[in-house]
Amino acid sequence: MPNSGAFASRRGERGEGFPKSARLLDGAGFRAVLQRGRRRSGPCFTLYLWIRPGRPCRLGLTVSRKAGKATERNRIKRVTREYFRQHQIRFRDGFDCVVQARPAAGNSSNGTLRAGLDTLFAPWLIASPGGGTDPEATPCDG
RNA sequence: GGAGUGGGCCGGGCCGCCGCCGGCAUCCUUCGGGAUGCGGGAGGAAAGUCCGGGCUCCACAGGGCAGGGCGCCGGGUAACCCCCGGCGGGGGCGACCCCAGGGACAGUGCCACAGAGAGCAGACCGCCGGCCGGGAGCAAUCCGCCGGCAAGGGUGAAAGGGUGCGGUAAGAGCGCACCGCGCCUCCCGGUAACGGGAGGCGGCAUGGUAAACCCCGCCUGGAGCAAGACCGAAUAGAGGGGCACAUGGGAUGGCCCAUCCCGCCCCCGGGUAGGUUGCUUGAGGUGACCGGUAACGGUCAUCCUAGAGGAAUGGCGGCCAUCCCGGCUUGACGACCGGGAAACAGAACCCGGCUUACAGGCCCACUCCCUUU
RNA sequence: CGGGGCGUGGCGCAGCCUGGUAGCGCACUAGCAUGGGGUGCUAGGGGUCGGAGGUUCGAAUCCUCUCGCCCCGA
Repeated sequence: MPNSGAFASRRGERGEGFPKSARLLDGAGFRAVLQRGRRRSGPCFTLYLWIRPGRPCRLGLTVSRKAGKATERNRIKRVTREYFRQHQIRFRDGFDCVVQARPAAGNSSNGTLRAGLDTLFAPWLIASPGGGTDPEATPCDG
């Protein structure tokens, strides 16, 4: 069952929303991902990802105080959420993931943060059809 | 025009697309929720958590001790280590600024080094007098010895009032005058702190340190919304009831004996994960008037202004405004074109303060200096 | 939300309570011993005591404010 199909029934055909069902909301969910998921690291983030076929993708965020003060931490979380929201339609299969910010994220620009997320999520992303950058692309449930 | 002092205020604006979190209305629903529309969504410090309260729970007859805090006077306030207005002291030409600012005749401790002497002080250099006698010398005088002195030098952060006159061998509050100081009495101004004045007493006794111990006066129960209240899985354990009842199963053992362990359903309390609540209308904001020097208070009118909870308030783009740089243009400013910059910082129960951080900008009052009239 | 601790030469620490001299180890520099190095011995340099105010004659030390770091508890 294609992931985008599950979303289309809930969020309409665009698939760009970010409701609570797309987030990890309790300690059990976080613990499961951190223990069972695969881990990839970049300079700004560490990504834990646990593939759960047929279920909607969910995101959890961990930004410790080492990443910066409250304003910095909020910025990191916003950039990450926005990235997830805009790219979830291109995700290969259902999964839960936890994005953990590293101290270097604190003094990185928004563009650097997005680039770091690109590298980490690359294995689970379907290339945009036609190589274009159109966010209105065809749903990927071929 | 320049330099400066005090106080107050702002913390970019508008639009489009895609998102997030509450509220209200309507509709749909598989009762988990969803759709549409309307409207709302960070700060002056939301920060640090340094004080003070509200609120909640726990403890508590009253009082005291210990510990901690505060400390000129008057006022403001729910309260304060806050604020306002005074007083005293210190700094600045000035506008103004700074001060934990009770008590050192209740007691104890400390004051390094230097210095003769550092606490009911003291003779190093000095100054003065004397000398039966001793040494040098014709002598003056010097050395020495005995005694007087706190004026001068010198030490120090600090050496037991200052100036002048008298006095004396030399000196000294030793005496006197003036100034200063302490205590007492009285008068005037002030609610008071305190200020001003008059008189008397004391020749001066009373160095500093209490952000050293301490004394005096006043204040002070503990925790914190993860407070507290309600609902409540799964799993384990305990209790009660019912069913199953032995001839059952498992472990130790070569086997018997022996020993040990094991069921299903329902109910109850405690209570974890999780959920609901506390949760935003409040010592509230704004405006006018009145009282007050002011902090602030009163009356009336008006407004509702974030409530998240693995934690929302965002992303992208455009235009305008501000500032800077370059080009171009002009007598100069401006206009135009291109590029860049825009801080500190994110609500977590809520208020009143304090403190700290901060790009750029605005307003008011006042002071000093220069120039012109 | 509440509590505790630490900032002193390049590094790790003492000194603070009870105020007057900032000391120890390693490291560094020079000399000697060795053919050279390790090592040993001798001598030497180097510290706004995190920052700003205050109390005091005098502050690393006492007081207030502040900055940074670390660790607990709910």
